[in-house]
Amino acid sequence: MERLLQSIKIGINDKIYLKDPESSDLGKKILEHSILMINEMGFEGFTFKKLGAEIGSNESSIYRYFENKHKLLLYLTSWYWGWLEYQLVFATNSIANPIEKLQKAIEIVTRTTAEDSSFSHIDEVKLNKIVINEYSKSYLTKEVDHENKEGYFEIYKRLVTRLSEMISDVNQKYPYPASLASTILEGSLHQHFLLDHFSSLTDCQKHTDQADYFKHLVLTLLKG
Amino acid sequence: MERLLQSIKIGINDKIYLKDPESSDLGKKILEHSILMINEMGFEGFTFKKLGAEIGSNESSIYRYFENKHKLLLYLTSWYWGWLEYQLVFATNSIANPIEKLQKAIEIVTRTTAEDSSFSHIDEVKLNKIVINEYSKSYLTKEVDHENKEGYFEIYKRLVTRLSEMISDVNQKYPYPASLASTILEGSLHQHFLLDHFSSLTDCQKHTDQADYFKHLVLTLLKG
DNA sequence: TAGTTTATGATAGTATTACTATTATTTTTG
DNA sequence: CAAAAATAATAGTAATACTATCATAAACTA
Repeated sequence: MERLLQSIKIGINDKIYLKDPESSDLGKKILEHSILMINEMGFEGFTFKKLGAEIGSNESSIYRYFENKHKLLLYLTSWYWGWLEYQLVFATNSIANPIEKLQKAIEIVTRTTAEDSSFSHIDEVKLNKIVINEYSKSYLTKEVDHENKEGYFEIYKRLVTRLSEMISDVNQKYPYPASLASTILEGSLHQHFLLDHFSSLTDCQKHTDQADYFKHLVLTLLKG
Repeated sequence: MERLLQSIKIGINDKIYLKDPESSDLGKKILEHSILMINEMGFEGFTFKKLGAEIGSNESSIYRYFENKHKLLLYLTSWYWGWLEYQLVFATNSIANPIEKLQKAIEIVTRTTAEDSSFSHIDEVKLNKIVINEYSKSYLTKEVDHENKEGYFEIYKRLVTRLSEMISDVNQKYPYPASLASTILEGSLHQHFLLDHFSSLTDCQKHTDQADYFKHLVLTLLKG
């Protein structure tokens, strides 16, 4: 897996950035340290000025890569969804049985991210936490329709569609495959958040219980 | 219903505000116009200065009611959940059959809000839109654990608990009543958002289809 | 190798935000 | 009518989210 991923670049809509951060050392530093810092201080507390100070670089240099921190968040979350999509496709591709395939898919998209050193400058574990805590903020804006037209959410939408198709492959007659797919993806992020901060609102005692909750939910629904 | 609600005040944790906005004309104006303005310009674009200008009052006067706009958002969303809880209890109280009761509950919590003139200065329809677009931002913060301890999310948690109990009343053996309840509440907000901005990710063609999606989901799950 | 893009850094400046503090004026109430 | 309470007016601060300009260093090119 590692070798394979090393030669792969996650394709992100080039309107999200001004200059490709994967194309230079400074760009990679921006990605690496923004992930660490957003994790530590939250997206609201994070600024380009602080990031500049952290990486010994200038605020104005960072602005040459990203128009603003919102675009950077779009970049990071798109990267995450692209990475997850890759994991999903890789792990389910060889499974012929639709039920097994869907089960595997649910395991992949609901699990918390474990160590993965394939991309040296990107900490996927921390990026996963950013997605849990900040992803909603990337689309809960007044600009969402415009940004959606520009294609900034394409990767996420593709992931929902993939999951939706796997659902339909198990039961053609189930009338809400897309809603269910989006409920799983978004619901999983939410359940992870609840476990960390509102544990009385979830029955999952640990993050790994989630897959069971969603697998039980989906399989019961599609069986009936 | 109107008469009844007119004599009722939604009890909100008094640490959320500095001075009770329901206790004065200015306070009510703050609530009324903040709802209109947050709806129009989004929470990020909204400021106390703009609100002051709009209601012909001074920024500093608004700060005497709320420490900051985050607290105001907590107030508004708490009010909404309290209001919804009231609707829920009122509408399901007399239903003896647990399945019918749960169905009614799902209808209440997943529907979009219609006109309700009981509280003259609060536009529940617009407040419902604010909850859909901004609620996540009230808890996706670095202060969430502290604010949770202070009880700022009590009403929402109580609502999840109520729904969770109704689920258990239908099927004692279902192992994830709390997770399912939170999935319904949060999932419903998300589905409303999707219908407005990412319609390809949901199968609901109109907001009223939602109740069917969630009722089908829950009843199938609890039957099995 | 000199010349020229290109990338990055340094500095300065702006409008706005999110407040706090102080004082003045109105309004309410006893 | 006086005192207290509420609101308004004004000023000020540190930080944010940028933009613009100019300087310098590194890289590629004729």
